[in-house]
Amino acid sequence: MTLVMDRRTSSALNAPIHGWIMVTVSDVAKKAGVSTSTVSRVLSQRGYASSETRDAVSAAVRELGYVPNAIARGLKTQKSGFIAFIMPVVIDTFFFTTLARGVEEVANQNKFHILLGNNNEDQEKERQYVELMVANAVEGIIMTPSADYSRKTYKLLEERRIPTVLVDRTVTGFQADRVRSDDAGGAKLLVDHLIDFGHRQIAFVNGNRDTSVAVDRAEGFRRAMAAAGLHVDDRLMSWGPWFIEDAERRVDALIASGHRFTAIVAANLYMAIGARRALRKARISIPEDVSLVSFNDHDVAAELSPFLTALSQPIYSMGRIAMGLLLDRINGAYSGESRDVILSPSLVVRHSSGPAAVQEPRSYAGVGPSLMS
Amino acid sequence: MTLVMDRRTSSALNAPIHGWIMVTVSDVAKKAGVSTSTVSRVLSQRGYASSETRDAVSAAVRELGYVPNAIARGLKTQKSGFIAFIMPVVIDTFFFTTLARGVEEVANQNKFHILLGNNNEDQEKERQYVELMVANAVEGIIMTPSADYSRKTYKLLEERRIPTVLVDRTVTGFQADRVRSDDAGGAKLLVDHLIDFGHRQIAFVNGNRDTSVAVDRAEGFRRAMAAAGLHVDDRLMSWGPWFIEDAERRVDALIASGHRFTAIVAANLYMAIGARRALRKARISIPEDVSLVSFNDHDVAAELSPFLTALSQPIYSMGRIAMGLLLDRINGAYSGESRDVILSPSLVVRHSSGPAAVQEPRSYAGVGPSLMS
DNA sequence: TTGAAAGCGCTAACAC
DNA sequence: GTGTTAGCGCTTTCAA
Repeated sequence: MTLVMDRRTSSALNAPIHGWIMVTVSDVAKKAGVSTSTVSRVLSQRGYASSETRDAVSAAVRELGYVPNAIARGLKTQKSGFIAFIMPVVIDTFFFTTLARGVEEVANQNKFHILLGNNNEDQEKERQYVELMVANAVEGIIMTPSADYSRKTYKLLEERRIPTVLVDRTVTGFQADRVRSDDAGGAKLLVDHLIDFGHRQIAFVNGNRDTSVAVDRAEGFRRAMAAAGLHVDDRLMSWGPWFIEDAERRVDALIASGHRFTAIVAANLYMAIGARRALRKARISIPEDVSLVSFNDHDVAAELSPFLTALSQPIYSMGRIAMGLLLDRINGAYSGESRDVILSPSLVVRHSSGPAAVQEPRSYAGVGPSLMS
Repeated sequence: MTLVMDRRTSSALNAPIHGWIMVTVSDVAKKAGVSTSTVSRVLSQRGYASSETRDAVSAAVRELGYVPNAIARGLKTQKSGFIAFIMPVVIDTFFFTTLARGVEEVANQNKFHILLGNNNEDQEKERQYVELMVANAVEGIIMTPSADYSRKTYKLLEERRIPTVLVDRTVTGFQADRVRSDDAGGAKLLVDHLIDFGHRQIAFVNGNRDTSVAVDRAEGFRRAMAAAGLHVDDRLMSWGPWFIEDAERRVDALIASGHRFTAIVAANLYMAIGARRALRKARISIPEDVSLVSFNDHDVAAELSPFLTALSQPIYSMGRIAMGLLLDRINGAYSGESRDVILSPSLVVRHSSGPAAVQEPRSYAGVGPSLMS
């Protein structure tokens, strides 16, 4: 003989701290005078149910204020409805917000929910996050990897066969759909623009060497220079973190080094800010003394106060497309080999770039930040 | 007699589409030659376990590549580890990104995960979202409500006793912790700044009338004008959506109306952009003809190209504080009455504001957008 | 057209 | 120290 414990009883025992007593299918079933399976059938609009039963169940649901527990449902159906969106938030806030908007919108239209994560450009945190997302049974992941390695992270994803879409940055050797913009082509646009203005000594304040974007941009930079018959001076090219301070420090150093340059290409908005700070400290004016152009545009900022010549990427579309590719995988609409969607950026010329000084480019050696206020 | 079904068998039957076969505690237990509860005890670091057992379990976990299923755990423990962050994304992207960063950081440090949602300033969508989050068993919610009513949404939250923190905007009659900035005080800062410059006819392009922020700002605006002995011309005050286009349209109308004004206060960055567009179409220059100041600052934009005089809010802190208040509630550290944290904004004066024209303010009637290119 | 019963993966009494 | 067992809330055969 089995003692059928009143659910109410046990429920009261495990009641959450805050005192809310959960309403379950059983409660609805009892109230409507039917079985739990009937309730389930009515709620999911699947299977048979007479219109009377249907009404009775609906009434019970309304009266009891029943809200189905998606977690429990997920446990049974093995579908969580979650999609992870992992980004390296720090770089270009604007870029990732816009991306997130695109991702969220499409996800939402398809009844998926976004679990947000950010890896802070930190591989260890990234690995933890992916593991967490796997633990939370996400059905797919959209991410901008912190760097081009971190095998462990990707191994887990591959083993688990979790559909993954890489945005902006890629990872060599990891099979996954990717959405990015034409970084090499973008670099060429920026460099050609500067060359047209007569610039010959162009500095490139690039991002982290182990991100695919930075490598692609360097490649595009080199090719554009070569195409114009210009020599690439490696001392004018620097690699490093995508942050304001790091870029500032590197431009400080560049100025202090005395190497000649008449223009700077920054790898993102933050780095453009860093470059601008360094130039200002050294009393070098933009664009009279040095032109400054940047990857990534910021439409809001630009509209208020047009200044920076920048490369505009279709970020919102990137988000939407990424989510689209992922959904294809999740619902089995596509299962072929990895797709690589590359979108074209466009150049927006504003006031931070102009003709190179006609005379011999001035050398800034000795006009380092230490001399400034 | 009970037939104990091999878990493998059923597992293979319900295997997810993508072919990954789940590894469960039972598998680990079998491999380690212990019981599932022992595995559970080892994994959660709770309860007793000899170091040998511990090692055996760890080894099995590693070999099998076991990742605990947080969903199943949540079902049992009644704790999902999820916190919903619902925002009206459209307005001031920058504002919400920064907020999200603060929220996410603190959540993450406390082992909570963020479920992202945005209501698009739409009450119906908001209600759906809250219901969805309730269904997903979130342990708390941080949200910027779309408007000051939508009772149904808040009723659900109250019934379920789900700890909620309101950020930026509040809802009258809904008991919840809130974090916001001193909007009335902020309005006063902006208006006083303009009055100091000799402005007397100040227009206010305000946000939606049924958001608490807009109401508070209007109040602050009124008080500041009154304190300076100035008359508030209601025709210079407009209410409406927080978007670029709406603000632009309202400033178009203001210009066309012929009412005199020498300065505009915009309720957010987007609206400042709209105002700027309208002014430009009418060939009215900033700040020579009309000064333009705004709520909310955008540090990135501002640093690249300093232009807009704006009110800077400690957004990141707001996010961190909101999450902190929520955690107090969730873990029971605080259960008193609703707290209301109000942070002070500060004024950043840049180039979009200046002295009011000495002569009789010019009237712009007839210089509407239709006459412009 | 409906209900009984099993079980998703995990944890926590409680017994040993 | 460790194992047995019940059950979190839901869905889904399968039998009636």
